[in-house]
Amino acid sequence: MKQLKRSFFERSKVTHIARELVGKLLVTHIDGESVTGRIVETEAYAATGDKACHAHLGRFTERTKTMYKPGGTAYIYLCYGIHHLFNVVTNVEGTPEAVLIRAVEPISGLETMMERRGLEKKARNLTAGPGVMSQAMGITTSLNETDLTRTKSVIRMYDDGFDMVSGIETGPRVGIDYAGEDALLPWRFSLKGSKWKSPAK
DNA sequence: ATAATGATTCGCT
DNA sequence: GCGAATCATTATG
Repeated sequence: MKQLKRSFFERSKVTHIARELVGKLLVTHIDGESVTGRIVETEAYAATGDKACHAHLGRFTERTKTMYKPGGTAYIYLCYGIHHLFNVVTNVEGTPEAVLIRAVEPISGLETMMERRGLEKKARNLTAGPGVMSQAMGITTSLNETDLTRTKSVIRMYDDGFDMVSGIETGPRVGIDYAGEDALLPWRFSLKGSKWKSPAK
């Protein structure tokens, strides 16, 4: 079980990183609770040639400045006034690219997840979807700019050698109709056959 | 200063 | 399937 290093995130192909993150482990240590999930769905957002990216064409604002940080930094922001969306910055400092984590499969800390989500049972909507996944893992915007590569970080990613025998599926990204033709790019990656993917089509 | 809008979810029909 | 909830961010649409 190896923690993902800076060199993994600082590579230039955000789509490759998004694909490789499927099957990796996401671990949080928040409020004294440890929670683990296996990533089953991601989306890539690229610096150039991608209208769906918050920082496309070099847009630099209070919110998007986090995407210009070095690869391995957490980019967390509030969407629709309610949902905390968790991304990992990729590429080197100054190049705003990121991977949105859309869904994970619960591995450990199930009781904590259900308590945070206010659910009685282990249901699909425990962690399937970018907003609910963040809630189950305890991720909020206060953790924006967390360095995921530090060994004692409250959010970390690990490679446990999981063999993706079932393969990776690709498809268009969700909820970005405003991006025109870029909304059609097959930059969404998910674990084929997983029951824990987000319900969005 | 202010109005529009969104990388969503949930409950109701 | 449809629409409300709800607010930080963004541009002044």
